[in-house]
Amino acid sequence: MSTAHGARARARVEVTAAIKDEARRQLAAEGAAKLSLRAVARELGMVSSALYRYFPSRDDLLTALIIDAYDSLGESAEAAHGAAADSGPLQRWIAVCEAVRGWALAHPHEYALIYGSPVPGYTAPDTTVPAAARVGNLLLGILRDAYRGLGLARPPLPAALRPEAERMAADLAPDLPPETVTALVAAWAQLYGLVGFELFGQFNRVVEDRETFFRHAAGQLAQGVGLVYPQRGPAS
Amino acid sequence: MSTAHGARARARVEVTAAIKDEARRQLAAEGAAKLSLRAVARELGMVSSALYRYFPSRDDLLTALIIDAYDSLGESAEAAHGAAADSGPLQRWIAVCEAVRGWALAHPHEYALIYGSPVPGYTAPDTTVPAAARVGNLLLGILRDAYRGLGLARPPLPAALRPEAERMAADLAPDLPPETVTALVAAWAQLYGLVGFELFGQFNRVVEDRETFFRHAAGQLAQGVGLVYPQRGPAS
DNA sequence: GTCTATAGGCGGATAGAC
DNA sequence: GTCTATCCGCCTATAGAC
Repeated sequence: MSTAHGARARARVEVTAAIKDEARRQLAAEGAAKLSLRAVARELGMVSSALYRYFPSRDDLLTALIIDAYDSLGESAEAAHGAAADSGPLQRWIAVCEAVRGWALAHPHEYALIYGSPVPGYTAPDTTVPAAARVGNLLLGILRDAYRGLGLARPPLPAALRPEAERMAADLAPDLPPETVTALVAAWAQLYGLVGFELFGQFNRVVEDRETFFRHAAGQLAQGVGLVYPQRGPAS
Repeated sequence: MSTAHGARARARVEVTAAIKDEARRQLAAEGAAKLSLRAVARELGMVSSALYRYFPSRDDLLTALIIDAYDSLGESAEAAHGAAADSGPLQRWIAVCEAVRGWALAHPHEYALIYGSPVPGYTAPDTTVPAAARVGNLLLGILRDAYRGLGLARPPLPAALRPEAERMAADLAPDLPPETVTALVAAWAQLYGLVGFELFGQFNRVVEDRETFFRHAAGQLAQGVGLVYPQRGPAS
């Protein structure tokens, strides 16, 4: 009985994976907005109604693809971070940034799915949040280590921003100074601006040696969050 | 004869505008990928084949919308810049950044059209390039003024980036130092990263007072291009 | 879980009359 | 420039047999 269940479960997992793989292929060809259960089924030699046993609707398939994409990106970034575990915070920061870029270049359509324009008529459920947070948490961890170690240069904080900065810090990382948390959120968005511009063609005719350019920009981002000239932080 | 032609031309312009307006409305509802000549015609009380007298294909309509969007954004940014013409470069830089954000918030779907994920199966023709360059040119102009006036702080340039930086400067602004041009390109991409994250929901549950946050981030970008602590540049 | 069949839509693009 | 008619394709989703 457990064997039969195991076999059935295995088959189900395999078919589910095949559906998602084919859906990812079609994402590349047609885009998320036109992702079609029917086309996936056709390509898999199934009939469309059969897919509804695996995904109750098109949107559920989309959600699965989004979570997979966030997780795949998160794993890449975590692996790169792990490989640089013995280096300093700046090196680890740059490693993570480059992992994000590398993953995006390798999976442009999945990148577009999670960081491009929202799919009209679709709103991601909250189940996507943990996967979506992985890269941000990684960057946060680097700053935390640096802060507890050598300390961080603190970007200046104008009075107008202080309340919001304190709110963000309380929400995201109560153990870090608000200056740092605010700078991180900005750097995080800016990182994806750089990646998106390269990926979506805005750098065509503008930046040629993109790898070198990006590496430098990632270093500038690190400077923005106080990683570049580490000094003993006043509060550490 | 010229009257008749004038009337016909006027009618043509009006119908063309009505088509684009309705198409923009549908952009908001369905997204660029699903923009459909048929649906536009239906809504306008026309028959689909009639639209082909105005736009030879769906892609041509899309191109027109893209150019309009770039121009609309460019005009907003130029107007904001003009209104701040008497202020210093930093104030003008921030005014332009805020105009970009403001336009994006007011026209989210057009923003997605030009800075979001590319529309699958569509590649923008070169005719979009001049309109697309307007904001970048504006920022370039601010830096040029600052450079010729008080000078610019020059962000440091590592040796590895120098060749590419010099190539970019030669292409985009031979009268500016490569350090500045490189920093501008990065800041330009980062600006759109900030705007995109706010617009596409990545700041949900993260940043609350987005206006204040953005203003501060725009100031940080200005610092990145050397606008914040202006000093007499060595080469000026 | 997979199939057939069906309902009830949607799309781009063209030909040819008026 | 607009119309009708047409070609040929596509989609989500469900019902009910096996």
